[in-house]
Amino acid sequence: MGKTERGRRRHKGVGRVTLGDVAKHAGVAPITVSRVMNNPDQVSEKLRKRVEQAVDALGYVPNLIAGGLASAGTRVIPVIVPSLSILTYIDVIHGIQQTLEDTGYQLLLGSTDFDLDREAALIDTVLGYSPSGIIIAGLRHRERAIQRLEACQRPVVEIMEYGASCIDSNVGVDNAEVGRCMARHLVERGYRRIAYVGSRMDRDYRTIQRYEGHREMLELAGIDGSRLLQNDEAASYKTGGRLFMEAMASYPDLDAIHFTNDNLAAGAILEANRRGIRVPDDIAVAGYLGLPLSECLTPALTTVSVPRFEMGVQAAKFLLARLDGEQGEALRCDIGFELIVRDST
Amino acid sequence: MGKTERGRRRHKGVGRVTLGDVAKHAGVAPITVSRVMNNPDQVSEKLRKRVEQAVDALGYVPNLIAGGLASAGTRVIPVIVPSLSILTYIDVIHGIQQTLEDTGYQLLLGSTDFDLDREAALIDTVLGYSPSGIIIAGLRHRERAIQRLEACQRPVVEIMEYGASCIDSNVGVDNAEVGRCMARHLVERGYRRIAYVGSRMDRDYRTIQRYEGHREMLELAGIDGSRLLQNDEAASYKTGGRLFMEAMASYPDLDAIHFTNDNLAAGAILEANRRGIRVPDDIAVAGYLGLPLSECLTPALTTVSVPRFEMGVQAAKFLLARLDGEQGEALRCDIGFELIVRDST
DNA sequence: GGCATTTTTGGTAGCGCTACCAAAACGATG
DNA sequence: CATCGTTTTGGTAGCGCTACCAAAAATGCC
Repeated sequence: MGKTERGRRRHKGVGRVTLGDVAKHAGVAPITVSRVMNNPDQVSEKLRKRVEQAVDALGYVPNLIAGGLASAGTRVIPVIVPSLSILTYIDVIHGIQQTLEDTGYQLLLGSTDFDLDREAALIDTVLGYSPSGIIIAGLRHRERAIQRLEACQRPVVEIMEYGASCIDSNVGVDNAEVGRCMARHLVERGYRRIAYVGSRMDRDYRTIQRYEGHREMLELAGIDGSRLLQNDEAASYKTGGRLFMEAMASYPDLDAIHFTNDNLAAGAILEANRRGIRVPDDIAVAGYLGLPLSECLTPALTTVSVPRFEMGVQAAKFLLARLDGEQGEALRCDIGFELIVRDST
Repeated sequence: MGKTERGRRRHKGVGRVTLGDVAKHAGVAPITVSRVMNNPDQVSEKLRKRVEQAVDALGYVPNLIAGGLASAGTRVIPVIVPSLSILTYIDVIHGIQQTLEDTGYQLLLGSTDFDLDREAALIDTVLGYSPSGIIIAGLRHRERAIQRLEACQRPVVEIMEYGASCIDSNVGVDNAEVGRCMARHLVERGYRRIAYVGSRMDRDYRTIQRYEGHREMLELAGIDGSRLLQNDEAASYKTGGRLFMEAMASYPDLDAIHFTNDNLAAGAILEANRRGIRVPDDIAVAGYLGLPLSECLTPALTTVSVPRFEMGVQAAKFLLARLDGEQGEALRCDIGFELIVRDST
């Protein structure tokens, strides 16, 4: 065997095909290959063809890490949400993913468990990946996190919640308005003894915003808006069923329950089915989200539907617009919601 | 003002604090700072303290991209699944995320829509991020994809499906056995005219595996196992309801329906509730997955429960074991399943 | 105390790619 | 055909970090 070059290949150099290999094979400079990969129209047709052939022949796959280090971003979009066990966020992520999937951007997933300190730490970490942009749930963040996000000079889209001020762009719903809307509906339907049921309200301030809207509307109508039940568990069907029974025990005269999401509300209806409690005759039930299950229940659930998937799509579009060079003031979008009145109220 | 160094800072150098800045501030060599960040116990206490102070003082956040380029991996774990709208995968991802979250690894999300070519392309892309390892759904891949995964010399965990041969490690369930198990239960319960209902069976071969197990078991018992209904939509409650009615129309003498997942089965029960069809007296319904909803229905759904979250946890553990230097043959785990008999059969 | 051994620290080079500028090739114009 | 402007191509340096080796300091042992 021939004496192999000694001393070369010091690092790993695992034998992966590099841009330089392609360049050599095509008989051009590395930078030309780079151009073919990233800005094909800057290269003459002849050379482009030649390079593309070399790429195919060698099975070259660009090292995005090296590219990311040399240039600006890595075509990674971190998405930071409170939880991956809550369907809402999953739907939004799905919308983002679907919109980004053919643009060459990849989602980096992070969850904070509703903890703003954890969120700040996570932001630091993901900024270490030189992301092209970032999507993050909520408008409230630690001061440090906001500074870092502003300093990184990259598009930032804040989602879920629509509000007056944002770091860069914002897509979401007005939670207080959602609470008001459903409360108004219940009042108009003639219900007077209404409780609000939430979960994890200590941490999830968007639930609090909805509750406050609800309360405000009831008090405007001269009704006691302070009837509140909450617990600290995840919003499962089971929890919904239990909270339903607890609410009726706590306030025996109740004629309606406004749940902070459809999971709990559906759990309540399923529990009512099991126990033979009649909804809405014995007690009305309302939810929030517009989950697919809501319309399949008996009785079908009155709910406020939020276009979660579309919210993700819009967030991704804002991000792409910024990445596409769109400058100027904040891109903002109130994605809206729809009151869907069904048989449960 | 002093004349600023001309010619320096050619690239962006956005002013981010670098490892070199920290080194200067602490009066040590850059490599020492690197060690403090990555292998603290290789550095004396004195210097370590000094460096840590400098890190805090300057607010240094490591550039993982640069680190990834210089060394092996980027502490990114791509997770490639068929779909983000299917709860099963979400639960698994959640398990992975939870297990990895405090280890400094970040999830990179990719979905293939059950398309193996798309999967192969996605694998190429994510390998461009020099990931530390990779988690991917399924044991069947394009030849090219398998080659790339083997060539990348990184831990690969194949999930969802448990089988004889895998690239590196494997955590999953035996789908055919699941199909057999539920079919056996139905036969033992005395049902004889049984249909199987699936969706997207053209693409989701794991559903086919369950169906084949089901069919095999029925035919072993001398029962016609070929009664099959399928469609191409996503497995929603609505679809389940519709398929339920279609199945009863196609095979009017049916006494049981074996659905390929709980979404469809739940949709069937909800539809039955709406129409006053009695389950299981008029017709029995069985599912697969063990979704939380299954036990809240009336009647509660008989299902095969799969520890999805735990599957994710186990996959992440295998990955961490490999990353921790564990060598040797394939790490394999049949995560198992549990037949949960409830009122619907 | 002298020597070998271990631990701690630092210098140099390079991971694979792209920004920046300069050179070359090409076209158009009078 | 010379001049100018435009497009296409290439050379050089460097993104921020870590691998590798070597030097320095600390430790152990006879």
